[in-house]
Amino acid sequence: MIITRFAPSPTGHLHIGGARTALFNWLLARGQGGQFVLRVEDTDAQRSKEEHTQAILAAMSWLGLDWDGEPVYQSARFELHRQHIQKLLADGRAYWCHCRPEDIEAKRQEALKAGGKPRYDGHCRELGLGPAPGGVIRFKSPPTQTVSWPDLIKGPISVDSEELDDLVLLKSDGNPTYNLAVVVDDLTMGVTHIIRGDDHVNNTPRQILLYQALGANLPQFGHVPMILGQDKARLSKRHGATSVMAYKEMGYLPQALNNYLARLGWSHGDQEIFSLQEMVELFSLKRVGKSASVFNPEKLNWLNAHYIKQTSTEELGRLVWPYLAAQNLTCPNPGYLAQAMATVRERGKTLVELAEKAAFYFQALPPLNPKDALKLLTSTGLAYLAEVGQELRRAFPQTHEALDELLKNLASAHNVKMGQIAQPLRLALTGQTASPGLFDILNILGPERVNQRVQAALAFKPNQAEADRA
RNA sequence: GUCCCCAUCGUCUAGCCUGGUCCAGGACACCGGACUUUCACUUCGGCAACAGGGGUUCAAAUCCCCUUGGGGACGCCA
Repeated sequence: MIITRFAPSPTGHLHIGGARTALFNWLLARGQGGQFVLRVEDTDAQRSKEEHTQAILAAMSWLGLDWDGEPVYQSARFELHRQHIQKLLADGRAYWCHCRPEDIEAKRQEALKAGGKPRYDGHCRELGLGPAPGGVIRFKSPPTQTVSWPDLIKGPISVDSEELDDLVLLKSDGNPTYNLAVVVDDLTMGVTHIIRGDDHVNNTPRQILLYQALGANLPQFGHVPMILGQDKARLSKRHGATSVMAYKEMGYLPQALNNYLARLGWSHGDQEIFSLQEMVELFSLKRVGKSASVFNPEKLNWLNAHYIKQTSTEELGRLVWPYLAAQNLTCPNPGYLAQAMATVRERGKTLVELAEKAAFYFQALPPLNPKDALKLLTSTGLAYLAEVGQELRRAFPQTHEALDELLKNLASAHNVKMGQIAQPLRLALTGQTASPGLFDILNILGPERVNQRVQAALAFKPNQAEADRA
């Protein structure tokens, strides 16, 4: 059985790149009936925060990426890590190093200046030193050999061990380093497939050497390409929102984000739309591309719009309501909300947009857009509106055709286009010139609200407004 | 600087492994048309790419090499 893992460090929120890595691991495990485990890489006590862990778990849950068992905290396994370090020490595969950080840094700078790679020079390697305050334990890299592995995504990769220096395994504070902890944990947790970000490619040969020194079999490695911003630089805050929860707040659906993230790098022929279940069935690392990809919010919008259209009006109501409630709006009843959603569902790309477009249904009197009011509620516009209001009071249209006829009759009576009649009414009812279909609005608002809004708009004083503007 | 990786429309990608069916397909975005009382939706059509140069071959987007470009890594961070 395969075991995959997602191993975030709780030093921040779950970002887009991490979410995709998590998704790929999850898809791989679920697709093959394996396990997907979560490991919190909190070896850095300074930067790790429990609140970040909780935020990451919340984001995972929102995306629907469930993990098997309880999350494993790396910090709870330090003893295990130290045992493995002791073993390496005993086997002569590691040694104590007393070099001062400043000296090492100086040597790095020198090496860099000389055009070389800034790596540790192995000063303490053969000194046979013992424990000392401020000392660290380093891995004794084996002599020249080529380290290579068949990367599940990138294909064969090989590195000359000459390039690798003696990395620190135990820090001077007595805690293990990332590279040691990862290897020990993946090993002891039985992880079979390590799917992680591209930025770890350089760690892999070091870790392979550690596996070998520990006498362990190698897991499979796969490195997923980075996600870039529009300028092709690594995706970061300056490109806009990067955290998964920020997308939730902006009104994106988890299905949309999952679908988008999956298609960013992975493909299955020409198919664009995938449910999570479908992805589970179809996902394969072989179909993941090797090159980095640019994050494209437009396409995410398109997918989000697609999934919004797929969502029932009742469900949409539940999802959109928080945004409406935040504006202190009230809702007559759940049915009203669902009806409103039905009319805006195809007009917005995010839940936030839906809330904006549906707000007028819930406002006591939607504020008239000043520019549009000035343009439409002229003396003739108001005259038309008064007439429409009268007609509506006399016979409130029960069908789309009835409204159509009402508007048509008025238009031809005054020898104007339908828009001349319809737009002032639209403005009166919604405060805007762009809105759902008039009949739907009429039908949902009902005669009473419609009459209120028309009367309120009729009170608009074009001349006064002109004066105010001047 | 050194090492590793990558390279098809503006973007995500199919095709590349197993050369010919590709004057390169799909999607997003963009531009037109249709629909229409607004805005959308939908629909029809359009624009748009094999980074450059050498090979190999009857034939290369597909294989090889170089150049260029991009990304990543080089921590007692993860």
